Amino acid sequence: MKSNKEVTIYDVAKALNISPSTVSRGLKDHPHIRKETKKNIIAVAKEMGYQQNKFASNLRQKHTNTIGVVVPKLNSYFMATVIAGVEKITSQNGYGLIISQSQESWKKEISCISTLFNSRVDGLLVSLAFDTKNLDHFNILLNKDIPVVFFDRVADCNGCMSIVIDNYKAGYEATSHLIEQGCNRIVHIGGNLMRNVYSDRFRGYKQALADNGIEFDQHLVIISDMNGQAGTDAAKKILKMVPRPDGIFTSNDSTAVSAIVELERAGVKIPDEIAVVGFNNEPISKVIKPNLTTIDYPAREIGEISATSLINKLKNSQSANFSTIILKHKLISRQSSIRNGKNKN
Amino acid sequence: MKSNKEVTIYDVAKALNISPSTVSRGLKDHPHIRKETKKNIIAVAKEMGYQQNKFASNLRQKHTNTIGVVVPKLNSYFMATVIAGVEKITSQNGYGLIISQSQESWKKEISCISTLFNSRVDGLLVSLAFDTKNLDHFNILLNKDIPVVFFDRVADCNGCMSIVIDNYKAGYEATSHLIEQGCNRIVHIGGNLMRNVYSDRFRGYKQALADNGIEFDQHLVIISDMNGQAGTDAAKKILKMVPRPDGIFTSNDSTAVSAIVELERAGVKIPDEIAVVGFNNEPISKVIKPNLTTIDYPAREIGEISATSLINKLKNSQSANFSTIILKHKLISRQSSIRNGKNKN
DNA sequence: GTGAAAGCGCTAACAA
DNA sequence: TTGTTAGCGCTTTCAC
Repeated sequence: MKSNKEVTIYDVAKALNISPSTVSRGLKDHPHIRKETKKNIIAVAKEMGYQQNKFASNLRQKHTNTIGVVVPKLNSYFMATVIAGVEKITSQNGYGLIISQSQESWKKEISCISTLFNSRVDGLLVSLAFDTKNLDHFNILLNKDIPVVFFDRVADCNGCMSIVIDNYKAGYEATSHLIEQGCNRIVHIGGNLMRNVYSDRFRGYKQALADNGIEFDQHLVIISDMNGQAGTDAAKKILKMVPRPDGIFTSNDSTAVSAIVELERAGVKIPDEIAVVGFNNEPISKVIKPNLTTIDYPAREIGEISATSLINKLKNSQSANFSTIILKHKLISRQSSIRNGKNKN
Repeated sequence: MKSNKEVTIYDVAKALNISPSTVSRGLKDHPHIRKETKKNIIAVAKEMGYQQNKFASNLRQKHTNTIGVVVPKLNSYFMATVIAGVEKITSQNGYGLIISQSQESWKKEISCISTLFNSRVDGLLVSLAFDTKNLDHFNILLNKDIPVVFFDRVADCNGCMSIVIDNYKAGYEATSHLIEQGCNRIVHIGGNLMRNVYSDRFRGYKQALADNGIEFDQHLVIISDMNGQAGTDAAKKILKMVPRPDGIFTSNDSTAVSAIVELERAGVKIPDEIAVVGFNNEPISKVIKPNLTTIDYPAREIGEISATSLINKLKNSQSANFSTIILKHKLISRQSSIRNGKNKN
């Protein structure tokens, strides 16, 4: 029962003995149209199996109802959850989604942006790659007034919006928590300091040390690419440090987990000898023994709010021209950092 | 520096004093065109900032270079990894991706398919929802010769392709492994038996029991929706069973993990009292203590091969008209099932 | 090897 | 409230 012939508004118009433009209007709640004609049009269109041709419509209207998404990696729980939130909102609002991965590479990010631009996305949702050094590649978009919303890994950029948490405060809280538990040689494992998420957490870490009279020691800072292997490597470094550190604040859960695994393999007791705090509150944090203290990052909300903001901007380019939305995070204390005996306030 | 005026092939043509059709040809390696004219065209087009308008092109050519993806949920490691594989291949081949989630619901799946159909995707990649009861909603696609590739949760469907692993064999191996470890009251936790993945694994489980002279006991089969809570619930049921089971084969890692957590909370020793085998080899399986024995599922390959198959079909509708590709899986033995003392072969 | 011209299906300005 | 008409930018057939 193949029917390769497309039904167009002309066919519907002919069947009803009216004009194509009336059909077009009837199909989309145009104000100047009689209720009955509209009802007829919709009925007949449905009966004939009419399906609107978006290209023609797009070609006329110069927009695509499509939103582009560029993320560093798709296969992390955090990112997948963000995307799930985005997808929910966009699909509710009739937008399609084109998703692409920069694979943490600036170069690939540039090409993603360019591809999406060429696909004429109406707007863009972006979390920056690990090593992106400038934002020049966004100019093609901005020059054409295509709105860009950054989330998580954001950047200052004229006319863009950002959705984040207060990473500085989160870093401060995580570190303070370790200090409260009696730690005073706290290692920080972080990522590229050009990314706000890492630099802000690092700043929070330093400030918390300072506020508690602990001297900052650059040797205790390990900058890496924050994948699982990085946690293992960091643990190995830590094992060699003299005197041995007694706390770790790391910028994601997977490094925390792989560090714990490696440390325990070497016979280190967590949290008594080394207390550990991660970041993101991924499911894995509730599985590892001891359960991981971490910062709860509202991934789904980030996705939903980013998408909502972008769509608002698209629907009403005047509206909602904020620059940044900061969502709430929360320190989740679990066994990896709670020392019963020591210095507990 | 806003330039809202689009550069078209007409502008390029005018600048070069040639016709638009020649420009169109020059821009895409048309055979009948002089090398030099082509070079000129490309140079000038670039200089003028020409960007092809895909709608116009699509409108003419009747295809979109877009592939639709429908998955039950995005935020699982497995699915995110599949999508990562898909995205790699599609972007290499110049296809965009529209991703949508059925949220494990048949109803939502129907609406996803319809939305994607309306967006005129060239082809579709689908993993079925938990409770999808028939494939009627795919007819609109099939009637228009829009190819559909199923992966993971597949279904028999005329003219569709499927990418899977041998779930029957995997279930057989997992169960046999437990039997080798001395288990003979093995619980199976599975999902909706209308989904191939769950029914095949279940068949494998039963066959392995039969081949080892163990009587099948329906009471040891727990059918659930396979989320984390399901593992906890299953563990609670298991704790009440008399005599107590000594092995669990469950169809995913998250139920395995939550079951282990619950069992250990009740003081059950894993693997000595109850040995556990999961499915998927998610990262969490290497973190939980004891490490989880599981079936390695080549998620990224599934994604890559699904996408490649679809694109081949799209490029050459004659070619590669296989019905099923079966990828290799592998049993990964870890501590959650290895009993040193007992019956070890 | 290049050009002219028609038309993909839709929308919107304008006319009625 | 409805109809007429002129494109949106591209591809492609046909003619040269």
